Amino acid sequence: MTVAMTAAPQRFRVQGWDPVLIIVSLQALHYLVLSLVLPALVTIFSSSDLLQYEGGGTSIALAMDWRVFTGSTVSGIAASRKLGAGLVSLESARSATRGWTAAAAAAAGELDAASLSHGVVRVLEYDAFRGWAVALGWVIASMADIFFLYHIVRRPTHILDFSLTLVFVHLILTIYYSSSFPTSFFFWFVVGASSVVQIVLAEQLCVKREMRDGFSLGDVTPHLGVEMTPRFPDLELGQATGHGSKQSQSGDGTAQTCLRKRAWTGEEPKASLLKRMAGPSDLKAGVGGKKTADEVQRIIFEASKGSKYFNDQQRRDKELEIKVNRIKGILASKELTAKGDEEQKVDAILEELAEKRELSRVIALIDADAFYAACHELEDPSLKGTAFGVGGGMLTTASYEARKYGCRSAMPLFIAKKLCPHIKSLKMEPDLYVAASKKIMVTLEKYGPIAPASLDEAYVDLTDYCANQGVTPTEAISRLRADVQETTGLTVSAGVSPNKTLSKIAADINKPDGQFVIDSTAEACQAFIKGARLRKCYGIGRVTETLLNGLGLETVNDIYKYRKRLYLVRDHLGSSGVFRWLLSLYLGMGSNRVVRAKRGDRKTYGVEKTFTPTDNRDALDDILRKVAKSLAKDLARSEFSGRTITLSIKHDTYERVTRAFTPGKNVWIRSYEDICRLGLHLLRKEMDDRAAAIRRGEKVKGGKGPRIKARLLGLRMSNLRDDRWVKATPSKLPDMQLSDSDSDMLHESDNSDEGEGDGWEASKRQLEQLAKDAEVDPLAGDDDWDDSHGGASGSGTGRWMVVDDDDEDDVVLSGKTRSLVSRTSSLPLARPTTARRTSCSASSGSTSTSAKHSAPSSSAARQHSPTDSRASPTASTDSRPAMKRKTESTASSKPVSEFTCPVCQKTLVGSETAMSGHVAQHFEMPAKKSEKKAPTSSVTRKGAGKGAKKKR
DNA sequence: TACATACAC
DNA sequence: CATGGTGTATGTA
Repeated sequence: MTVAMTAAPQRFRVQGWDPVLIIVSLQALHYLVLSLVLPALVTIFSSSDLLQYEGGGTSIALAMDWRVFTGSTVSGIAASRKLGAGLVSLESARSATRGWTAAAAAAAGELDAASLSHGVVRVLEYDAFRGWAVALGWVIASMADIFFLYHIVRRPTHILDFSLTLVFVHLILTIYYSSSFPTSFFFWFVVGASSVVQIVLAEQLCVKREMRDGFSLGDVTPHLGVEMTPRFPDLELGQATGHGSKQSQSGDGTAQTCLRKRAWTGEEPKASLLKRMAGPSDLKAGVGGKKTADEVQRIIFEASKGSKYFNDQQRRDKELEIKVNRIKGILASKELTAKGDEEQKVDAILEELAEKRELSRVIALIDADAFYAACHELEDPSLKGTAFGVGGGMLTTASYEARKYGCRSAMPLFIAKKLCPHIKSLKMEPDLYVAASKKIMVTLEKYGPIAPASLDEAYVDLTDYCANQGVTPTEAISRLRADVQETTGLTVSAGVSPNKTLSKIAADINKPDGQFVIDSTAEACQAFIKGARLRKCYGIGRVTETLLNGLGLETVNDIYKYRKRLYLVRDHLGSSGVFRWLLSLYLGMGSNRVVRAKRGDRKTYGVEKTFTPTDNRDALDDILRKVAKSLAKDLARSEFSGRTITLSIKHDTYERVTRAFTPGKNVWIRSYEDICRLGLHLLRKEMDDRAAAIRRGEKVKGGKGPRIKARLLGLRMSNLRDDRWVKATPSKLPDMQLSDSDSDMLHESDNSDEGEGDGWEASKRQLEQLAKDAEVDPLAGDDDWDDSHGGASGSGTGRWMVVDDDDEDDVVLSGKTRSLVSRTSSLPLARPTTARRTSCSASSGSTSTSAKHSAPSSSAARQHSPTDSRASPTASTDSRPAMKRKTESTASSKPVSEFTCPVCQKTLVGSETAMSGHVAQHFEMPAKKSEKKAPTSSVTRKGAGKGAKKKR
């Protein structure tokens, strides 16, 4: 079987995928159509009589000679007026005198036989109608090509390539045939325009088919088997025992036809899907020999095939492909109208960006190696060198030994076992990790300000340490790493550079127990990042990478190489600042701000739980209650309440939806009862709405069944208020118009709490205890130290599913926006938003509902930011792509009020959103790729966020 | 505000 | 048999 597996793909590929054959066929078909159409057209619309001495309407030149577009004679003799004097002087002379007449006559449609019989052989040097006829022929052939492309090429992604190749080949041929380069604008226009139309239409058709097939057959496995077959015949074979055989049999009828088509098009194994299934990490890293990357991919693929998860991934892959396709099309069309000065423009921007380069600091990123695994090894040294993973159903970490087999974090255990049958799996030991993490962080703090990014990762600003100790960054980081190893027994890797962006990438280079230092020079920075794969850069995930790949970019250096392309599609790259962000990335620039997250920085609290899919309403209600309870506990423990509650549902199909509800402007939700009631309310409503939508025949996520079959439920609170800053008792949730049954259900089976069940409650209690222990200095505003490292968040639940390293994941599908009726229950307590002069600095940035009740926390905490940011002259963008704050767009419709910005003292007029938007500008500058200008207001201080745009 | 997407870990 | 949980940011309507 193994033999078959390795040999088969090659064989098949050779047979099935032959681009040359495809392009030859397309080309042949194109000319076939031309040859059918042209004679007719020319005969009908043009003075065919004139052709009879030059090969007639079937002359091959009609198709091959670009000059016919100009209406020139086919033979090329006397091809233009100026060349009239040519070879056949007699005819030339005649044409000089008669040409015009003849053309006019032809135009009138009454070519007189007399003039012909006079021996006007090549009289017409210029027959406008022939040019048009030929052009029309070309257009028709191009449209016919759509059909061929649709059936032969099939994949939307490849349409562009083949279409362009076709034109290119024709170009070559026509140049050869005519012995001259096409200089006719008309020719270029016709050919270019029909190509664009052809590409767009063909792609659209293909996309439509993909959507159709993908969706209608998504649940019907036969198709899947079929579709996979040409790509992985080995799977089909090797699978005689598995469900694959079932599939291919049941789908046999269509299979054959489909198979033939597919074989023709010979789609590659669709690398994207393979890659997607294989997971995020770049295979090379961990796969140290026991298994080749190829093997690993195949095993994962095989193990995954046919599962719901797989189907979902496949669907996402398709949607992504469509997206890529779209941007390729945009690029193609923009290139047609490109002015040619794009590169200069980009270069100007680059220069402008480069001026803001900041090299004065020494920023390190410390990243523990296989953190969780290492913690376990510390506890039990006998684990060293063995293959094990941490986590139950899903691995959070794999030991380095296990990685050699291809096991990775974020991989389900059952697949890891296929890769490495002897892998051991250990239970998560959160307290172990927290303790270790604390030790690490404490050590790091000796070297400068730190900003933990997760349990096992932190940025350290080494600038002062280096200065004080008089050591080089290299020496500093060496000491630091040695220190950590001494004090914790854990090895860490580190990257050092002038900014966080580079350090992050650098830390990856000498991964286990290594370091990489980049000199503080512009040259070193740029040289370093140039060679990096795009995916290595923080902020570039699966989707962005694929998108950029589609444009031809693979490495950071390609950002420069293809800057023109990027420029042309800059408005279609996702968020508005991406273009500039990419440029700054190319320059090796980034934020150098190292600041610990504060308590008030928290924006949401949430709890999610996955379970075995069910459509039983009671069961779902029950789970939701548990989730609610857990969330309530988190909120209580951390003393936050929120105004908006969001229910999220992951259907059995892995499609997700979220439904949110905000009871009122100053209704603060915190208690279990309220959360539970609102949550159940949302769930119930969604069930009803969905059922109704289905009855109406609308498409909804999660399959066609009338009942929700879910695999995950979650609740999240947002619009938080820090209750520690609120003297008043949180307002009670006023009576909602909830049905009695809602209330009844509230407590229905709460008791199941103590039931052991899946151990969820057990681990929850454990973590609660843990959280208490971990709590430090509650009033320092810093007690959320454990909160601030990813994953640890509230620590109230089984949320220790943190993946410790090169994890990546889930690209989510895009879906139809299905708007449900949002029932706004207006609440008595809602106060009008009126002008408020917030007292001194306590103005709330985000929850300025009432001066009293607002949460000064966030702004109060962030109040320091402008100071902090002295270190980061906002020059460099932060680690993430940027944002466009459209503060002005919200202006109308909403109640307008006056407002004095507590920071810049400017008086502003606008809606609440606009105001908080403005204030927010002064703090936190996670990038601010403010594409537009940055009109630094006279009062605004330098560090205070440059994009305080509040014009209009 | 509501919802969806993308990303990190 | 079978693929997680928490949080942030941004676009769009």
